Amino acid sequence: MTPSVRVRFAPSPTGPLHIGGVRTALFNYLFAKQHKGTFVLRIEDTDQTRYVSGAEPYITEALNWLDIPYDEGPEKPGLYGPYRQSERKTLYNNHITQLIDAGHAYYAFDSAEDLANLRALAESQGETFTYGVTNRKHLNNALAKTHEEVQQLIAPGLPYVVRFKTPENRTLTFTDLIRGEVSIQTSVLDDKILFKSDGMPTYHFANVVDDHLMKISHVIRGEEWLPSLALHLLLYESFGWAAPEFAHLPLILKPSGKGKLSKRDGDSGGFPVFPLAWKTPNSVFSGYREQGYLPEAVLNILAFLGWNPGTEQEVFSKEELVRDFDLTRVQKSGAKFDPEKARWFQNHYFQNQPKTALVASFVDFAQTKGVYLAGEKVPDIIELIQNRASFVVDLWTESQLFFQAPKTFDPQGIKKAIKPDTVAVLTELQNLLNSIDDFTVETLSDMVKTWAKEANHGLGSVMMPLRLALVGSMQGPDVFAIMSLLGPSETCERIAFARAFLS
RNA sequence: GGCCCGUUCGUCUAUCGGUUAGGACGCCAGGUUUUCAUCCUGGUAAGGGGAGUUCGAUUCUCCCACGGGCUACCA
Repeated sequence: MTPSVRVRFAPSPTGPLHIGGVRTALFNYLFAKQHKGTFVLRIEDTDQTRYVSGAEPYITEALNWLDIPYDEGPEKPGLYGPYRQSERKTLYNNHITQLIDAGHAYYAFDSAEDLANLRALAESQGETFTYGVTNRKHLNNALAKTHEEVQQLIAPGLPYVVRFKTPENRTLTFTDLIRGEVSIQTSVLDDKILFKSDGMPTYHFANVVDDHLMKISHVIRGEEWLPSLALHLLLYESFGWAAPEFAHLPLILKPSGKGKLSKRDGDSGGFPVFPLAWKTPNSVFSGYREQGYLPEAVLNILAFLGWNPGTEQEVFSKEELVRDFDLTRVQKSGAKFDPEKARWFQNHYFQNQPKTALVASFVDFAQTKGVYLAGEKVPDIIELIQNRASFVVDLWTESQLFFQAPKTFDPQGIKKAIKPDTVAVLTELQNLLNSIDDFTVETLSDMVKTWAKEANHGLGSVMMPLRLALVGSMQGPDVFAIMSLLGPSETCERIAFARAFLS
């Protein structure tokens, strides 16, 4: 029997999750569901100095909005809790003792200042200071002291850290599900700190202990962790544990310029970096949700950042993603985020919403503007402007012409549409409209076109001024549809205003 | 600096030794819409450089260049 698939998403609550993190969560989720496995959320809050309150609720809310539900986590206890590392201290204490007793880790007493000095000294000589196999016996640690000396330092409660004792001269070769074989020499590794002087484990230690204890079968995480995979593997080996499978995801890069997309990029690129808006005392970062993106669209955008099915299908529902996602088809190199393509996905999903959903979200949006709409015309308006919009806010903008008569006229439009005889034409046209009872698109179209032909007016000399009169600019949906929705009196009022304005 | 990973159109990517190197976004042109947008059709545009291996390399190997990551008592 093959062991069941258990994966985890392990963010650190140091601020809002950015879309790279969300993608990691998504890929973990897809992999888990595809294998009928379990998706675990674990909060890695071992760094007390960087802890940001509100970050954990942000993470769960973001996953909730995108419909990436986890099976076990802080708010969904399972068999392997607790799911916050800060609540698992005893576990780490027991395990670090085990490692020290077995000789795989050792106490070290160098202060942060000592280390800074050593680093500065090495740098001044053009070298890099590494706390490791070549010099550890000469530094301030248990390897350079007797058992009694060590006990004397620990007993009074002097601060110390615990470091990993990197094995010498070995070549580690491991297989990454995405990258294939990777190898590294242990001689270039340093003796990483496993336990900090504040009594908390570092990422490396807590991560390995928790992944083992939580029976994680596949570790799917960002590429930034690839360099420390050697350490993690050595840790598993030191404990005598079987290591899980690993897959390191390519990074998401800035759309332009260099480097990975970072939280600090904020809105500088003209697109959100975060799923949900995030407010700090000094600033506010926009989120996909607040910008009006549909969660389904964001999911699709994220899925295609570094993955593709190998077919020409690009639009994928969550169910299709669960079915077709394939870790081995994930790209090896980083992907620049493309805001244009993101908007294209959004437009696609927006256009494919049911009409009733569009109307409902439009009415809700109007309420946020203090406008309460109940008219039976709203569905007709939405119908008319739907394909001109990618976001609810576009619907709002495009619909304004129905709620407010133009007060001014676009100069470009005037230049293009207004001729010396325009006022006279509009007057005739208004007389014609006054005679029409049936204000439907068909009737209006027939009557106006017939009249223009008979009166020998070019259609352009009628339609363009009419559009300008009704809308105020040379944009918008079909003029006859606008008149029909506006109704006879509003239509004529607008024409009258334009005539007065022009003469 | 050291170590690790990567490198196909501007961008995301397909190709698992032999293809007119395909698709999508963007952009350009044409058509529909007497507007703008949508929509439809077409077009533009790519294997970083150099050595090998091979009858044949985008594909395999090596070197270089470039890009990215890591190099904290942060994750």
